[in-house]
Amino acid sequence: MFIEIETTSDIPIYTQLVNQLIGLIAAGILKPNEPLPSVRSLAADLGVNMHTVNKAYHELERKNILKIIPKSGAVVNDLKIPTEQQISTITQLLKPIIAESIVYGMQEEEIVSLASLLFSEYKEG
Amino acid sequence: MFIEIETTSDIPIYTQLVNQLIGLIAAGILKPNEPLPSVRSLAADLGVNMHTVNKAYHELERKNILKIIPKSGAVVNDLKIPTEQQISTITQLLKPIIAESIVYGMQEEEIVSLASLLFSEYKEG
Amino acid sequence: MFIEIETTSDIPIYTQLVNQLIGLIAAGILKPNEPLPSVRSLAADLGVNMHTVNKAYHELERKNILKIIPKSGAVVNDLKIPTEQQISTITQLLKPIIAESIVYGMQEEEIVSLASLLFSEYKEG
Amino acid sequence: MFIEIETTSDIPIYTQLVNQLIGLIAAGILKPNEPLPSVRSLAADLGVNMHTVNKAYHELERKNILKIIPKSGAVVNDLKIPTEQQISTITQLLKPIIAESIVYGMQEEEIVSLASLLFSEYKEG
DNA sequence: GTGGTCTAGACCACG
DNA sequence: GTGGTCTAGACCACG
Repeated sequence: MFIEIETTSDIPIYTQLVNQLIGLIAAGILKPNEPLPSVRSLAADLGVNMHTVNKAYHELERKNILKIIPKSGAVVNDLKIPTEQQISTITQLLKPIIAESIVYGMQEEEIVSLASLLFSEYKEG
Repeated sequence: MFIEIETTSDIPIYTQLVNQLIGLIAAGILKPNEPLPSVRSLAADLGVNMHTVNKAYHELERKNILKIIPKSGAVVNDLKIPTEQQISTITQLLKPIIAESIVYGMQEEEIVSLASLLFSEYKEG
Repeated sequence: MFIEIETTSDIPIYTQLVNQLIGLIAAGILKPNEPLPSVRSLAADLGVNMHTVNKAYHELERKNILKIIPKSGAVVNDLKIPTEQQISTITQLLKPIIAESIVYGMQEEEIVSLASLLFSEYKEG
Repeated sequence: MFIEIETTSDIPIYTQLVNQLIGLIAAGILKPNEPLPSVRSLAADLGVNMHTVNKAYHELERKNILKIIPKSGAVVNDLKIPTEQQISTITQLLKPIIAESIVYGMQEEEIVSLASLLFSEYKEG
């Protein structure tokens, strides 16, 4: 698992974990139906508390990205078509960043290229 | 000032303020070189703590979006070309959202259109 | 036996088994004095651990719904009139659900109709 | 707050708390828009850990029964009309209990009266 | 062996 | 002062 936690960051560890796990799934390194490491083993690997990993897993379950199977583990869900709610979530997250890019003087072309580039980077490797 | 604060939201008030001020600047409602309302008056308007508005202004200064002139007030900076650092900031903010959209099954076309749409809404609306 | 176990559910398998067996008895599919399948065969059928089926059977015996005859098997009891204790059990189970329905804004008419509907579905279908 | 926790029960403390708080709301003792005690004060009152109360509050928020306002407290939501999902939740909870009552030999009339009685007890005090 | 629950205690961000 | 986050450590239910 290529996960790196910055304990000095002011982003909560469980949020860092959520983001990095999403990144690994987006990059295809963690595949649908593939089991994630147990909360205990991942916590030991990363040197963080079991509860912190557990919170990240539950956050990902809430986002419908994985399914926690009690006493067994967690597996990545196979999502094919985004739901209305998921598109709305992405829109709400995107809004303030687009605004910020405009304020910085970026052009539509630039922000669109950037989004496109990042998309390809995940998809292709 | 068309700012609405949701005191019950779990997004900190100062973050809401930062985002809404960025939105107003992106939409051209607050223009470069235009002075912002004083910390005191904006706080009174919104019914929030003075320190909260102050924190938002300093956050915007840190982002180089406005300039705080002690004893005088704050003015919107005139940003024409994004700096390396600002592009890097936007990239870092965009990354986890693009990843999340991929995990939800969104296509490149969809995410690019969404970014483009949001960009236009600010610029034209 | 029309029993379906969801191994990914967060309801324990033995609880699912208890509920489904109660459902089959309520629907008249399993009849009084009729022997249940052996722990071993049911476990094999469902692909679950023998101990899990055993635990479910003992839970049903504790509820006085079936009788386990050691070395022989389990048979459905013929219950005609509910005991005080059974009515008390049902009351205790019902209480928090009625409370939750009230909190959700349901009317007495609605909850009573729902109970009545579910009753008929078991009895007639 | 008339809440009693049984530490010896095998029902998790946070579940007991959830049920009792729902009961207090159903009975109108806790009213819509009324603030609940802080997690710390309620935990101290009941002699349980802060995190346990916190978990109960979050569970009630998930059920849309209250709203947690970070740094401020929690307030009871004002629910007027049950959503589809809430009716479905109640139905799923009711099902196995209705089945169990049938197995015990209860008649439709009895179970309906019981539901009606419990409803009235909450509503009228 | 796994996740679930709970405790005790700590520091922090927000306002 | 509040909830949010995190840790360290414990016992338990399930299977």
